[in-house]
Amino acid sequence: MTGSTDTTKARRSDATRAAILTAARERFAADGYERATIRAIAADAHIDPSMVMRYYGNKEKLFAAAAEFDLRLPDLTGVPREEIGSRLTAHLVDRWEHDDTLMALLRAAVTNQAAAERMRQLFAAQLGPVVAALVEDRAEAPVRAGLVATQALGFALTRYVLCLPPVVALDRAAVVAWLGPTIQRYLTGEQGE
Amino acid sequence: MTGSTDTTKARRSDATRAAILTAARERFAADGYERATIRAIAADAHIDPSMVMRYYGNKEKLFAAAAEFDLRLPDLTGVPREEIGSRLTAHLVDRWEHDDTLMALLRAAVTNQAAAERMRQLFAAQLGPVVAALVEDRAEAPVRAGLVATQALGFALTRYVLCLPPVVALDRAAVVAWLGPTIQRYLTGEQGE
DNA sequence: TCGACATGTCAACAGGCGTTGGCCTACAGT
DNA sequence: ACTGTAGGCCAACGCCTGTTGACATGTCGA
Repeated sequence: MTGSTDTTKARRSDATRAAILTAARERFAADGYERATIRAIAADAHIDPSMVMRYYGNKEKLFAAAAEFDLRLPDLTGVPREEIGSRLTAHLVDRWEHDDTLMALLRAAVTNQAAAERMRQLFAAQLGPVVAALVEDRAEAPVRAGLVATQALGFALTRYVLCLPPVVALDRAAVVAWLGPTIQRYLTGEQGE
Repeated sequence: MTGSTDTTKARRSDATRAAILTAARERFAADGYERATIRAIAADAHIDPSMVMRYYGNKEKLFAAAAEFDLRLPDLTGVPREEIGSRLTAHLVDRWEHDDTLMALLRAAVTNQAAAERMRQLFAAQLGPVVAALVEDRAEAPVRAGLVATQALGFALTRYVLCLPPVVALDRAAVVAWLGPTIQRYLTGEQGE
């Protein structure tokens, strides 16, 4: 370290670190964990592969840094009860479309244990509490959150990864109109309709 | 070829071919396309890696052979209209639990283009017609089939691949009770509930 | 009995991977 | 102006991969 307590000062290497992280997210998102190579990431960031190692230690740690993610879920407790399904759906779609990170996480989680664990933590730590705040019976919260994950991730999988044509063709409004009620039921409805 | 028109005669190597295919399915299902190595598959089948090449040409063709899959969807046109959601859900869950092939296809499709294309064809060729037979407006069939895929694959992803604890914990009846109505709405319901 | 062909083993190849250590360069503190 | 150090490049390592070709064995028809 240069200073004693100065952790805020920008170092010259910060730009490189950021470039690596951006490139890493793109590659992990596009190729998955094993096919995204350190060499390719370094090339995208216009630096040497050894720099990646210097700044992030190894590939696993690089992924951990690149997969840091905040769903930024809104507080839904004040929203009219019948709207929370569509509101949550719309938010998730937006979040998915404008950030590579979730894609990287999803693609990697399918073949990488650490990434899968990260995904579990993400839903437990971020979606879980939001759902718990909406649900009457607290014991039901994890199941309901899990069901929401089921539909949300399934949509992302079929639209962005598998690219099933009819799912890709849906516009934002149609997505919310179709998926919103499903999410709504998982949050506030009952089994067997 | 040994005979001229004799394609039914069992060759000595058929057992080996089958062993390779079984091992390949298990490895692809457990590890995904790139992490499932020819060497590991050959070891599981108790043969030399070069045999895999001789019988299946290359890894890509081996996967194509291993990922041959029939959803065996039942004819739902005779089923009471309000039951088709749960019937289809139950069938899909059963199919998923008792055959590695779908798992191999899913895990591989996330990082492998050819596998993704196979998955698209599977849904277009097998789920598509079944949905088309149930739907009133034929033009809506692809979208509805896509939505079903969304929920079906999302469930498989979260339960078998990501292993989200609350989703793993659901028993068969709970799965059908929760997902059945969703599938039902995608098949026969309307947008926005 | 003999030879052709199917079945299977072994060793090696070329290339890509994550990762390492040494070397050069340029800037900051004194 | 000098020097320590951070930032960056290069070459190489050991390993694993898909794939290949030469060689051994066994089986069956002529």
